[in-house]
Amino acid sequence: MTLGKGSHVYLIDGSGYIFRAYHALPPLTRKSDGLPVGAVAGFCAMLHKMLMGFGNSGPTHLAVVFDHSSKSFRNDLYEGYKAQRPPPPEDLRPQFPLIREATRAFGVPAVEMKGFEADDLIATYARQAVEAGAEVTIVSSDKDLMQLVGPGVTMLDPMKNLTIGPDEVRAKFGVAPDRVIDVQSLAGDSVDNVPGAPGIGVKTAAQLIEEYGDLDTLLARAEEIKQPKRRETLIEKADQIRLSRDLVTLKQDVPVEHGLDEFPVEKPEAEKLLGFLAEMEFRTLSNRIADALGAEPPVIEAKRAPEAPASKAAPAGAEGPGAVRAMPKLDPDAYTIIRKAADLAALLDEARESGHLCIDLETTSLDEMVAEIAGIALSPAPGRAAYVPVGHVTGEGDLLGAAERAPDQMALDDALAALREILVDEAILKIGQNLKYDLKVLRRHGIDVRPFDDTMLMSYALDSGLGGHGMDELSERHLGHRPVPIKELIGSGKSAITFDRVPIDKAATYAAEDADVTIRLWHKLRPRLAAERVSTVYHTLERPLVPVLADMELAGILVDRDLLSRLSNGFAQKMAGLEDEIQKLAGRRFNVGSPKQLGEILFEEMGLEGGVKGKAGAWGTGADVLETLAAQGHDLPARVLDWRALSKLKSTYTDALPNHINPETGRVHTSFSLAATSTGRLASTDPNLQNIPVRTEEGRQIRTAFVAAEGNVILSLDYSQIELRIFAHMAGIDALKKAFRDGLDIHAMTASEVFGVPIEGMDPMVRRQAKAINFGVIYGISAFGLANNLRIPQAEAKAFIDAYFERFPGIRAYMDTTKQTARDQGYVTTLFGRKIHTPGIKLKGPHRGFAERAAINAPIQGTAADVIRRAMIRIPEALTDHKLSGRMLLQVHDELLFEVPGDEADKTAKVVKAVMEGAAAPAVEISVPLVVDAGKGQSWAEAH
DNA sequence: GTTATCACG
DNA sequence: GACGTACGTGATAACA
Repeated sequence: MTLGKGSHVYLIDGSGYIFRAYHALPPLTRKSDGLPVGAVAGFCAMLHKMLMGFGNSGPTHLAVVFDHSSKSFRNDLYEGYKAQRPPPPEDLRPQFPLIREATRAFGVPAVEMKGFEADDLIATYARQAVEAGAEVTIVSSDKDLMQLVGPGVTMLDPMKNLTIGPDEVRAKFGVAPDRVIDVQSLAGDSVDNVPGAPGIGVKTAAQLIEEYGDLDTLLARAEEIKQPKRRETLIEKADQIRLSRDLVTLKQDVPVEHGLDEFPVEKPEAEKLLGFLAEMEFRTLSNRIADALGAEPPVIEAKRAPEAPASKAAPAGAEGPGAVRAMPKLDPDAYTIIRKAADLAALLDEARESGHLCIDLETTSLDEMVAEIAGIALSPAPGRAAYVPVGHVTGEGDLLGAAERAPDQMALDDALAALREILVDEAILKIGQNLKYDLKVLRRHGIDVRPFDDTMLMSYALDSGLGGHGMDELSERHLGHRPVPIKELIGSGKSAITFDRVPIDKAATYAAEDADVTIRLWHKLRPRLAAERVSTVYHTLERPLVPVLADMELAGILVDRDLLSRLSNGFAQKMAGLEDEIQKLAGRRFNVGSPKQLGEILFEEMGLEGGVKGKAGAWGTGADVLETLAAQGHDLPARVLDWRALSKLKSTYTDALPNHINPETGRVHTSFSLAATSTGRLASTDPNLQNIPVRTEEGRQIRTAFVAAEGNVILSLDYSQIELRIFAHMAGIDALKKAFRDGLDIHAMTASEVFGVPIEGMDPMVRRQAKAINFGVIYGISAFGLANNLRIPQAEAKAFIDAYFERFPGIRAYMDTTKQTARDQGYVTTLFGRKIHTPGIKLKGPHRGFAERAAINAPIQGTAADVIRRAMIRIPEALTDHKLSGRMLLQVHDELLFEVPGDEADKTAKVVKAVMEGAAAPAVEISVPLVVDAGKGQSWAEAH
């Protein structure tokens, strides 16, 4: 059929279809082999619906147009074009060729061309069709195609089934279709990274174009514009705007290989199409389409899925071929209790044979520093597990002590002696869940366990952000099995007993099950590491940190008990005075520590304005509320704030810390959790030594109680502005990067740029505001949040942010693409490849805002966490190499604390500083220097 | 056990 | 245009 008057050409934007299909459907996979096919299915359904939906006015010619690749001639014009765009999701990539195949199976030409985008081909064909006198319908909702709308050309939004004509284009861009290019050139596009004119959006652009007629006139007469800012932008950025025009203008003269004549509409060949659908194993769709074609639906066999691909990827040599086949069912009766050396030896032989052994210690305390071993659970293979009781007592009727050793157990020393050979054998992999705990306990018995794998850390590397990584949770998630809760054995709360008092048979079932579950988890998770590209993360950022942290925790930090006690007394006295004052002001006695009672006093009895009830119906009495009241001149809330500050210091620090001093070492041993945060940061518990006060003078006194032992000093080294530096690098903000390279005061420089004031003699308030914006930006800034932080009107905060984005182009694009990546992939990554999953990003409503800000923050916070992890892993060796005897004690996110002999302090600082500043290399080259500040003193307060 | 509050980066 | 927010943690006391 020749093209001419009366012809109607349909040009389908294939790429738009693909992404819509991908997002519209859940991630379906082909049953027989797990090939992702969700987008293929969606694409076929959409194409079928379109082809069936034509009435009498259907097309005479039809083609689906695709992007050839992500690169086009526009990349030669402008390096940054679409540079911020994340790669397509991993499960979508293999579907691209299948979708072209699907198109052809429908009897529809699939058109693409190297060096050009689908939009350019569509533009070219549309022009050819119009010139031949034909009608054109472009099936797409992409705004970039709207410039083509005009006489003979309309668009059709396939999802909403809406026709887009000149009126709809005007509604979108504020101008007629033939001026859309002008508007786009000015407004730019953050998604495609078209720069445009900074500070000018679609609204302003349309207004300007309406006023001046077209872009060239506007640029020529730019000096007539009244608004000074706008005028300057248009004059200064004229070249950038012209470049943007080249980028957004679709090419209408692509030298296409096939003419429209070659694309007549044809009925699909039933055999070919149904064959393809059968190959994809689309049962419902095959039936529906066969019905429409009047053909027999194809037979799709219900093929059984073969063995999970995971087993193929299982480490060769780690176990016999097929060892992972089907795991035996969990069966408590299959577990054994080992009471004799010979039985233990037999089990250990199995481990020698297989090359790995799962181990799990049962002890009398969660505190590794005091825990005694009650028994040892071992599992060489799924379904095979044993418990070796070594320290159980008979606790019956004799809870006050004088417990007798339970009969028929191996001696702890004998069991450890037999185990030691395996535990230190380089050829046998030890497997455990949260092995840092077991490693520490065994270290106290003189055993250095290696090598090892930790299922908790594997889960963390794979699934951070998707849930917890404790054993019970992992068992439910991956094995569909709920292990016996420890509570059922030892009880909870005050009446809880220690594990050594649990009857051996019950203990054995519980403990052996844990070992069995752990080794099953290992078999599940280990092959996923490589398949999901987190092996490096696990092997370089997670696992090697375990012994480093174990050493730090075992070292502990010296705390001056008497000093804390004196501070506590001082706080108590001041609090008593404040309490009297507060009661007098209130007119009656009440519990100042009760937010409920305080709320009633303030907002009911005293009748103060500005009270807000929370969801629970209680008056809010947070610091922000009290501060507002205090600023209005009310004394009572001001005193309560003072009281609360002291109460916090006393209860959480000066009173609680002494209880954590280990009686044997006289030091405080925190525990660092490796898998507690979603971002890769550590967390410190029992006690938390990452939140010791520093911001107020009274709080800092508590740091004077963290001291160095005789003859030593405390050394503190911290990264300066690490998150902002990483942000400048990741978002590619040249002005920020340069400021860091030049060693400028980054907040002052920001203030100077955003508010246009000189750095010399800057008002500290102005700098403070810029600092808040800089912090805000790494938290996923919002006008509301900034307004709250700075206590300024939201409109003002918004103006700050707008000015900031305008001054630092690239920030908004970075934020948008990060969000897009999170939506496409379901996770974001750090520079070192750590994945942080963002399941909340798909939610609707306010929840999504949360998830988006978290997604923006995660790569930044996570990369900083990776950097310091790398440093920590290298430091012990660096110290040894330089014959330094100092010890690393604490990590506080961007700070490391050491205790070193006084005469080694300066050299240690130099060595550690070098390691920290170079920690990103060689894996990643950060285009901004990392700077570390060092300090030393008798206490943490002096060193910091 | 949950909630409100507040300590840190 | 409205929604309702700054990111990540842990410990304590009050309260149900």
